Amino acid sequence: MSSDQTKTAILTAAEMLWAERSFGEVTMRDIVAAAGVNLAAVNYHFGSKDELLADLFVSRTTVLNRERFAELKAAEIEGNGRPSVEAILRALVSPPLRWCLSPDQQRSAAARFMTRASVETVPPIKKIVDREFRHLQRFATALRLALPHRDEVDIYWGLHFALAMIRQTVTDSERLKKLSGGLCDLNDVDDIIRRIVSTAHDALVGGTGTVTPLPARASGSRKS
Amino acid sequence: MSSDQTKTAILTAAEMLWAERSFGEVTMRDIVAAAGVNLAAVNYHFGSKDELLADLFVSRTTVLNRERFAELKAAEIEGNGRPSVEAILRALVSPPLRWCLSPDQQRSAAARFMTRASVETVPPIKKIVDREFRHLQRFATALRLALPHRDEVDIYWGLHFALAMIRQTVTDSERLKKLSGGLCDLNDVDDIIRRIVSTAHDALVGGTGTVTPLPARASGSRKS
DNA sequence: GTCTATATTCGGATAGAC
DNA sequence: GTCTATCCGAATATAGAC
Repeated sequence: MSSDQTKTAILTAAEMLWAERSFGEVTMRDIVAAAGVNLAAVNYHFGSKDELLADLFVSRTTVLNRERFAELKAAEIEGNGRPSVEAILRALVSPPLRWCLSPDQQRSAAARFMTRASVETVPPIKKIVDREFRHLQRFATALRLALPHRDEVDIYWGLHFALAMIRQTVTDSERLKKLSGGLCDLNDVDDIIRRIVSTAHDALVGGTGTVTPLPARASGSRKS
Repeated sequence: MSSDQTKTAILTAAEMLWAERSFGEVTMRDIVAAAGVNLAAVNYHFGSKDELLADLFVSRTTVLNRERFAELKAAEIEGNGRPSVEAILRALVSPPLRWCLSPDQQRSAAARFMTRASVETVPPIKKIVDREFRHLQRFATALRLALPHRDEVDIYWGLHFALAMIRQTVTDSERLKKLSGGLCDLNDVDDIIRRIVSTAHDALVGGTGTVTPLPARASGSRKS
């Protein structure tokens, strides 16, 4: 097995395990067993368990942020430099939700891993939040430009709530499914994105509901 | 030191530590050092680290749920058995937020501890979610009765989003404060509760904004 | 570069004195 | 009931053979 293959196998295995359990609960032995490599390989390739986590987190957030940013750019171009609030929110919300609900297990695990890791209090993560910070500020700026008459405070709260709904949906969809007795369809990505975007939009513009409102008696599922 | 004092000291110390760091990161040695008791005391009084966590979690959620339930009851009485959606949401949202932002450090820690613990994958917690489950179903039922013409699916999604905003605000208020450059005032409890209730309300009724909408240019802080 | 075997640290639990 | 001292297992990290 080549060096790259080994590294990838470790990253992939770690991601899958950390998507379901917390940092401390997943041991390096769990990881190497799942990756089919030797215990020493982790320290050889990454230095330590902490650094493996940091590397993986940076790797995944970089890709996710690029995707979000590309959608934001596209919205700006389409809106001739004045993207709608809805388009900005979509750029923020869609990528993590599409990842999370992707049929590709790896992509799905990546989304859950990131939200889990972002609340981890382990040292290496703390250093990375700055990167995430600047990323979110871009969205805050875009929203301020789209809502020039709105109080900045409301903008930040709206962003905060949007992130809250993303996180809860990515990490705790199981509870919603059980609570609703299976009524809420967690497979209909478009419906979920629409709900989050719509709610965040209402929070931002003050509940006037100018964005496509939810149908009064929409069925929980449209696809599948 | 009496038996009760020792138990309380352990619970209090554990709660403060688990409010900031995850289960695995806080060791029993950390806890007994903070509590000023001996290492063996934890096993003597609680049996194990896992059971300490479970006991603490049950203890705190019991009190919180009672508070939520009392507010719900009060809303039902005031509304002659037909509480408004806003009143129901307030009963759900207010208690954890008031705890979290209380000047009492212990109350504040309790709120953060609960939200942290509820996503912990450690065995003993899993057994307790059923209790939380029934508790949430009461609120779902109340909302269904208050919105008889609304699709049940929408109700559950609204509840889901309300819980998401509560959690994010309790655990990640620091990021919002930094992101907003200190603009968002995390000390004005009433303002925060109103924002969450209002947004959740919009999600539930479809963004018609019948609940006291946020003032267009509200200052971030009203108190302090 | 990879792997086996091992060193070392650390944390949860317990035995037994007081 | 409380505390000291200790055991034991587990987990990270590393040394050194291949």
